[in-house]
Amino acid sequence: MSRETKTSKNIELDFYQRANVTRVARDLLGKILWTNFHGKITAGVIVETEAYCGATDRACHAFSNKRTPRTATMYLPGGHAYVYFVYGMHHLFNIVTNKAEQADAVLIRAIEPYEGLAVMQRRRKMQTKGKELTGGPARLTQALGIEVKHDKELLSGPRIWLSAGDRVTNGMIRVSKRIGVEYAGEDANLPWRFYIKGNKYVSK
DNA sequence: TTCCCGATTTACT
DNA sequence: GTAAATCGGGAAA
Repeated sequence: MSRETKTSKNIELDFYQRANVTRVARDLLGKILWTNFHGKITAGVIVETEAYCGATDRACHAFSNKRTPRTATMYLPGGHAYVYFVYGMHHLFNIVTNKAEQADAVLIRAIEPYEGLAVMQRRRKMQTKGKELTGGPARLTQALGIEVKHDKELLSGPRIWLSAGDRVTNGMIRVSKRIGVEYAGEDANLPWRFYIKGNKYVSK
């Protein structure tokens, strides 16, 4: 695949609007996530994701179709950003999936730096190229400059978008239960976390 | 209006 | 390995 194809071709919204959120979470591995804020371009290859399924998933903010000002974003059509603030200091970036009114989303948990390393290091206030830079949901969000003010943005650019990246085969993928959702009872054990085997940026 | 706690990270002991 | 940091969302009162 050419660099042109990897970097310039936006992923179509119907990719996100498929009904199976775990399928989208798996297919997001290897895609390149880009931001362009104030002319500063940064990007990373997605290497870890988690699926959240609003209707039936106790770990999801929109479990049982709960509607609040915050969760309203998840009811938008697939392809919107869902960004929320947690632990009093962290912004987490998710991609809304499925059709409107189906409150599913994929949490992006880790990226491998692809472009704009110096900008990401400045935002993170560290010089490392290691996993501390972008390995972790709050870390990559900060490195890319994404904040709650970007909640509800459509992921077709010009500020946030995704492109194809390299193909990821099933043999490169591992699956596990999700991180940090012990409050969800049995749903905490669902195998809805996907990551690229052996990648050093994977959060755990 | 009060109160609990979180889809985490970082700094310590 | 453990605990502090830090504050808004949302349920309960």
